[in-house]
Amino acid sequence: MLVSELMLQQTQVGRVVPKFDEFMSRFPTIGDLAGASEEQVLEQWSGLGYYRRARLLLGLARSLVERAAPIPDSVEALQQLPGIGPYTAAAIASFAFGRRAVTLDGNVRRVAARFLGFEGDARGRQANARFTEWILGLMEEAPPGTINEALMELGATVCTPAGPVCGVCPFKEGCLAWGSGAPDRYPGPRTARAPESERWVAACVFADDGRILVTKVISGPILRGLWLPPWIGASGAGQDDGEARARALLPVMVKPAGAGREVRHSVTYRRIRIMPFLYELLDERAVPDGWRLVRSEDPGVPTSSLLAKLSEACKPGWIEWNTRRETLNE
DNA sequence: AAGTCGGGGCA
DNA sequence: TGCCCAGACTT
Repeated sequence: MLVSELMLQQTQVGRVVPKFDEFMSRFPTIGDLAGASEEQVLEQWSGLGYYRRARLLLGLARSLVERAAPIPDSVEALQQLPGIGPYTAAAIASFAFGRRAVTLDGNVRRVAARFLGFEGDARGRQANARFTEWILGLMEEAPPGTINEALMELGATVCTPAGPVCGVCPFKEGCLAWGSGAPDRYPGPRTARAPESERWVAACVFADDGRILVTKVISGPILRGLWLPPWIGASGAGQDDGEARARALLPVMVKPAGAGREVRHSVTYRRIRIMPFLYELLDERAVPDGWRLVRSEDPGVPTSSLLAKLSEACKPGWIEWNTRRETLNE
């Protein structure tokens, strides 16, 4: 439950399920997890995003094992653990231990905001107090875990963000949003940072057997600790300029082999467009420490979905297409 | 309270 | 393209 709830933070169930199964077979017990390296845990987490969660989960496992402590059964104690905030503490306390705790996640906030006709910030303090009060009342009628799960499921399947299916909703009577005739007007819009566009160039070096050259992301605000082809910002750079910038990232002699298809990758508010430049590796033995050749479909190192995107964008079909388009433009 | 972190699915 | 998702942590 610890693993699944950490994975489920801001991540939809359908994307968690396969990762969860793999993770649990790789680390069946909390002891296995505590004994693993950060690299090993991040490798299992690859593609899920919000990689801090993986590091926090590892720290959590280690601290429990070190103290020979059981997993706490109260909200307060759970929330002291790294990576466990108000939602996750309530989820584990109610699901695993039957405690009377309210899981205020995005789904439940939406359901509550609609039922109560709550105007204002559905993530603020007032909302917390009002929603919790209502849900604690519901828990007089059924076990806390049942109520929590029911509200989440209702939000995920019926009381959806857009186009809620009010016709089949068991809470329709008494729902102020339904009564208002415009249920999807609740909750009010969330404040979000405006998206910003970035352009990168990446250097994608391939060995004869199709393996791609990656290195660990050391600096920068995002994707730190993951293994990826080297990239650098190149806003405003032209094709030749971009290629020069990409090649300068490389630690080995290579043979330029054109450009791939542009890749789009989003990281929170950043909308990044990446031009991959292709290279052939001349001498595999020249790959220095800190760099590795990996198969993109089975890297064996911590990485992001960006690796597969870049690799895919460099496949021969795309290269030909890109070359043809450039020729036409000329 | 606001800013930050991945990534994909969906209208 | 904008919005959202079984949020937590830092400032």
